[in-house]
Amino acid sequence: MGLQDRDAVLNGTEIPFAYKASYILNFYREPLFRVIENELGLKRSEAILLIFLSFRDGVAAQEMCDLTGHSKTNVSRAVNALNKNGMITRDVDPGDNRRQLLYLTDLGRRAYSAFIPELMAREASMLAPLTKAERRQYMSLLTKIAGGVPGWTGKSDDLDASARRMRRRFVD
Amino acid sequence: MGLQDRDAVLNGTEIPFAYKASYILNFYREPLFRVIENELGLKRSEAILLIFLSFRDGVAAQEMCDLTGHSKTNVSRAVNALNKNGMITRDVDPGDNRRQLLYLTDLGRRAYSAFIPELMAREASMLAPLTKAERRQYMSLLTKIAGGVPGWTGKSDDLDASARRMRRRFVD
DNA sequence: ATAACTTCGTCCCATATGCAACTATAATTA
DNA sequence: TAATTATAGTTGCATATGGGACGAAGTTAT
Repeated sequence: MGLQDRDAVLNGTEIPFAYKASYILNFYREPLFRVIENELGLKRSEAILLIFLSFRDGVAAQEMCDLTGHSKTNVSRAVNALNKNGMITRDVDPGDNRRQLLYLTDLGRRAYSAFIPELMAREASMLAPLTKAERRQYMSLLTKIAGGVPGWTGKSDDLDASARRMRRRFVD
Repeated sequence: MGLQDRDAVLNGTEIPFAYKASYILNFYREPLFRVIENELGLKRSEAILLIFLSFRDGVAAQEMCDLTGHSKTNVSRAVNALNKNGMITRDVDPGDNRRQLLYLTDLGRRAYSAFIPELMAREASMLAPLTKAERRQYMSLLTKIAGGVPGWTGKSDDLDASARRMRRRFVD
């Protein structure tokens, strides 16, 4: 597939922003997550948990769910796996015995330090077509959009309404 | 989790662009894809194939793989599922009997028309914090980055090198 | 205080997905 | 032409993931 074909495809959808962003992110993340899994034995959700704890030590699993949108099932499994192989520890929250606060161990930090430079390098490649000023712009736009996320996501009423409209359109 | 917490988390990583973009996209896509699956019985990869064909009728499965980064296994299964339930048809490419050209049926178009407005509405919500000028900027930046994708992705040599570095850092 | 309700995390089950091996066709080379 | 190599797509298998039910702990209302 030639470059102009590729461009035509990326611009053809009715959801061009989302489509293009997905396209970029797919190629950024997926191949490297597979390498991380092969080399370090870390599943995608486990690597993400390590990234999260690297700058936010001592959170509970719940926060991971809120912030990543992953299911608590999946987060729970990641926590257990990382705990078992010694990359994190967990202590019951003294203020709430249901919660378990999670902490990176030295081994966990070493695993993180092993893969993060590759993700950083890939991010740099991703941004290579942009000038310094454009990168600042891009970050500023991402920040604005991310700031709006809590307002439009996760409201199950809205999703229910979407579901109804979808069903109605299809059966008509 | 408060808004300022959320902001602190999003800005804490060593891969802030990728992390923020992932965050946004996660909350954009995942919930709606689940609704699409529940209401229309379409898996994520099937919905994506419908989107793709909506503006690119008559391609072969291979093109889907190139452009979405999905495995051919997954694409093959999506093709078979959609063919079985009558949302696409496929004809052997007269110029190459290995290839099968894929076409939306009326039913497929109806399914697409049922869910795409919801994705569009969600994209609009996502972009709501941006002014018109900022949206143009954003699209222009995405286009530049997407233009660079073929250069930094999929080179298995690069991934092999990543793997070696990762392993070395970890065992040392 | 007790009952009803909510929240945190785990487990079971069904299903989605990737990898590797395979078949069939096509392209390349001798 | 025959032999080798490459490509399109399928299938078996192992595993990753989400939904829902559950137990335990916490909260709220009466």
